[in-house]
Amino acid sequence: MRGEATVLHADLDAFYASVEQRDQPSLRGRPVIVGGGVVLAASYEAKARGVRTAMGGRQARELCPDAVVVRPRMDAYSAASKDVFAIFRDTTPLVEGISIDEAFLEVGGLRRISGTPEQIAVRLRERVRVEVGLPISVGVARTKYLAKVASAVSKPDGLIVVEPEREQEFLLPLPVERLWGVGKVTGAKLHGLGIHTVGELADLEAATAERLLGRAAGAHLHALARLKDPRPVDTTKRRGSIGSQRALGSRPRTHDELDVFLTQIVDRLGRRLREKDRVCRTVVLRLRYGDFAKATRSRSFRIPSDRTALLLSVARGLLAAAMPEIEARGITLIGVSLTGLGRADSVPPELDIDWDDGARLDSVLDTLRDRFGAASVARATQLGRDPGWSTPVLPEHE
DNA sequence: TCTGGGGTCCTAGGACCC
DNA sequence: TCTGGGGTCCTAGGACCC
Repeated sequence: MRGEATVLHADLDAFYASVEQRDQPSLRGRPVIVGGGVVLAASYEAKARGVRTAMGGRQARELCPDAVVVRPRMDAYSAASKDVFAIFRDTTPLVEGISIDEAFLEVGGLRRISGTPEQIAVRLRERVRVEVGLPISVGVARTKYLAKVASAVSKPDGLIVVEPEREQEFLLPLPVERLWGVGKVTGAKLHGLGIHTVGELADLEAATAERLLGRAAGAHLHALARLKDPRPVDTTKRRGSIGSQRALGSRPRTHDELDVFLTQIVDRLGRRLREKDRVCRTVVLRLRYGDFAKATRSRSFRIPSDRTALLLSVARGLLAAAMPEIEARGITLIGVSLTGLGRADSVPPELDIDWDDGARLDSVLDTLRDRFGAASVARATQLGRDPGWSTPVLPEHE
């Protein structure tokens, strides 16, 4: 049951800012902020002055007037990420990527070839520093979650190994905010009950935690606090959704303006989908109104697709339906997420309809009826309760 | 604090089916 | 006429993470 500490959590430090300092030596040792309107990343020199990720740019500059503010270079970050992940995979085949700058690595079973987990972690950090030029922190523990907490506690540029017999001693005194999944809202709820440390959460009954925080979140967080985390390193995870969005400022926007943004966003997403050989089942329109309240509008189809024309047509239908609300409340952000992603080769080729320019859904449906029969098409598309489907499949102005 | 852009997972109600 | 229980899918919203 106890097992050994063989899970590594490797997490690049202040990733975007570190890449900037690496590529521009004059920035080294100085406070660096990546992103203007909002802080995307802050170097440790900036963090020391109170600058935090997601903070408004103005506030950040007030806290740290001598900070160098640089525009994000996403290409450079994703290239650096690829280099680091290549070292991860060279370390062990069992890598689970979490985001652009962090991953879990299972290194049990490598003892004979590569040494103890601690030795492997030391070498991994050294390689990332020398070969990619970036600082990276690593936590080593028996479970993923503990390894993640350990790497966070070790930052910056640190290494912590939590041996199984020291787990409680390590975890229980930490603030509940260290739990992966405790943010502002959950933290405030727990504080309201006088719970400030992981140990105090662990002392609750599981049922109490579930009542307070919801069934899934309560059970999950309570289990983590009691050091239960059975999830193995999972190398098979794939993205479940992709999205793109655009902040708009506060001035009023016409339907035509919004349509241009929507077209650009969906075009980009369709391209990404096809590059990755994926298809999607649901189009989600994301809106943020003038008062910054958020809303989503979505529509699903039975047959997954990667066709920009179809995705755009659906997105346009959603936007049209939302226009009255947008006109009444103003709009400050528009975005689209494509969810329910699957593999493109999971769609039978005979269902992969080629949508001609100017085709209307009616005519495409006629084609489908010819091929599959009216009854099955009516069933598949649930036309009877879906009058919204009469929108054009392709934009007129293309 | 006048607020980015990319994601994950969960909840909850209603439609629909058996 | 009164009304079940279980399951899936769709839609909308929300918390959280990097």
